[in-house]
This record gives sequence, structure tokens and C-alpha cells, in this order.
Amino acid sequence: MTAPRTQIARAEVLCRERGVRLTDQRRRVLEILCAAGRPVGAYEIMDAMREGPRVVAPPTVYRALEFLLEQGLIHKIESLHAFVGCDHPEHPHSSEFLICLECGGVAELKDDAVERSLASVTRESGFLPRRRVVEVMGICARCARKEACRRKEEAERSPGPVD
Amino acid sequence: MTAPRTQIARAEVLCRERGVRLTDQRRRVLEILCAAGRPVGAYEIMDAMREGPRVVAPPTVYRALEFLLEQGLIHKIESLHAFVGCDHPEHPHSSEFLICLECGGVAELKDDAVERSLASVTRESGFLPRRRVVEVMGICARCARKEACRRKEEAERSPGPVD
DNA sequence: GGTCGGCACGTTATAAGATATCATGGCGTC
DNA sequence: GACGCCATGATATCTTATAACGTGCCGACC
Repeated sequence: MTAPRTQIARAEVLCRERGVRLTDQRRRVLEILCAAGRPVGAYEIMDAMREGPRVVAPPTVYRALEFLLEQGLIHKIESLHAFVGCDHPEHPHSSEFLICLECGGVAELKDDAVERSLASVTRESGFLPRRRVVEVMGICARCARKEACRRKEEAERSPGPVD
Repeated sequence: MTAPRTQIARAEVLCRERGVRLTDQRRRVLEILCAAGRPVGAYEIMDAMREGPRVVAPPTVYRALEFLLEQGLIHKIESLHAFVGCDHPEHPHSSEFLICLECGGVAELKDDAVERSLASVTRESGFLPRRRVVEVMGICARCARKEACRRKEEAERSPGPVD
């Protein structure tokens, strides 16, 4: 994961280059997302913004999110109804996401093989792709290791039937 | 797409084999989904059910949907908040979906290359996958053809600047 | 034959996510 | 200084989803 500070700085540069405005509200939403480093829902973002100078209503948050999505600075995780900062916003892209059911963490991948196979299967169908959603839910490496340790310890304490 | 009647019949058999109950409500939801042949939202299903003998409330619909999902008889399209009947419910699986932005139609694919590449990239990350969401939004072949025809006709009527 | 437990369903209420609509206010252009 | 554009404010509402609790059927078991 990229450091939040860096992500904001890159976003500033990109927006300037593109001639679009990274306003206070928009930057604030981006900051919240980057600082969290995990998927955050629109209303959670709204709550976080209430900490600041003024109260905001849902449309404000959704407008900022819409802008950030358009600029490729964040992604929406459809299966979670939540948003994450993008790890490499330099060029617009769709990514693949690995979502841990245990810790809620999300890893953003960019895998050529996945993209090639998807491109080829859509092409075969005569389908013109515009946006891709690829989300894999499961258990991340860290949580899997933890779980394995836990089981081992348990087994050592009471060596008996195992499920 | 499979004929709705066939899909229901197969579901009956599968449920009997598995020792689970395809109750009236559950079958009704499945019928509505299969008859539609396109993604249908939970509340639209609810409205369709109101046509029948009794009024149903959201939890009833969601419970039926949950059952059908568990049995692999339907799929949820995350990016549409909607559900579709499964084309081949014989063995549990995740599929890839092509969603047309023009006509709203959905095609269910099962592509080995996509699955292999996804499996390999998750394995590399030490990630244990449980459920996959692969949805490609775009324009289906039929709509693309129609659009092409429309443009051609327009060009013939007024041969001028093209966008 | 009664009763106990599990399961499906009913009912009410509400949480969570998203958008429509109209008003306001800053800021640059001409 | 009037106009238009864009971002935001504010209110209301819509859509999607779930929590919590109650009822009734039905088979297992005594």
C-alpha cells in the first residue's frame, strides 16, 4: 500500500495536469479513504467529515466520490458498497480486488493474465467492455496463517478429535 | 438461456436430491427470476409476488433469495443489486457475467482461462478464495450491431460530419 | 397422544445506501 | 457589473437490506 500523504500529493498533481479541481471536500474524502487503507462506506466517510469544520449531507459525499471515481483516484468495491483509494491512479484502469472476509482488508491487484483472459472471452462474445468488476472474497494470507497457528496451539493443548 | 420450465424442473430435482425444501415461496421467486430472463431486483420480485394469492414483505423475498443463492440456483449481480436465475445449477460455481448497459441483458459465462488466471493470481498472494464476483459492463453484440446500423442509416440520410 | 424442537414464514420497524430537486455562493469572463 | 459555470448546501425521498420477534406446521421421540 502507498502512504496516504503520497497518494494525496499524486492526486494533486494529476488533477492539476488534467485541469480539474481537487477541491477541499474532494481532497477530504480522498484523505479519509487513503488514511483508512481499507474499504469505507459513504456514510462512514460522512461521519468522518462531521469531525471537521462543517456537517455534510449524503449528496456532498456522493458527489465527491463520483468525481474521484471519474478521475480514477478511488475504486468502488461493489460487493461491499464501499470505496478504497487507488494504488496507482496514473492511468485509468480496472483492477482486481482480493477481499478478506476475516479482517476486511482489501488488496488491489493488476494481473495481465486475468485481464487478457477477460478481454478474450468478451471479444469472443462480440461484447464491447466498458467497466470491469473483479472481486474475490476469501481469507487473506495473514489471516490464514493466524488461523493455522490458533488451530495448532489448540491441538497441542488438547490433543483430541479434530474437525 | 435455458427455458424457464426446464430450470424449475431441474431445481426441483436438485433440491430433492439434496434433501432441502423448494417451498412455494422459494419456487415462486425462482419462477419469477427464470421467466424474466434478466436481472431483477428484490423489490421488483416482491411486486411480482403481490400478483399472487398473498402479500409478502421484504424479509420473505430476501429469505427465499438467500436459500436460492445457497443452493446455487440463482446468482446475485452485485453491480446491479439484482438477481438472475442460474443457467447451470448442477454444480456450485461462480460465473462471469456480461452486462449490457444498453438493453440490460446479462449473459452468464463460464470460462476456464478466466478462472485459471484468477486462481493463479490468488494463489500467488496466499489468498484462499471463497467467492468470486466477475462482472463486465459494456455493450452486447446485438446492441452494438443495432447501433452500427442506426449510424449507417443516419450517415446515408445526411452525409456530413461524423462524430 | 402429547410435547418438544426445528424450520419456514408473517409482521413490524428500521438500518443502510443512493439520488432527485432546488437553492446558494464563489469566481472568472466579457 | 451581469452572466454563466461549477461546486456545494439543504431537504426530501427512494431503494436496498436486515433486525427482532411471533406463529404455525411437522416430524421425532417419549
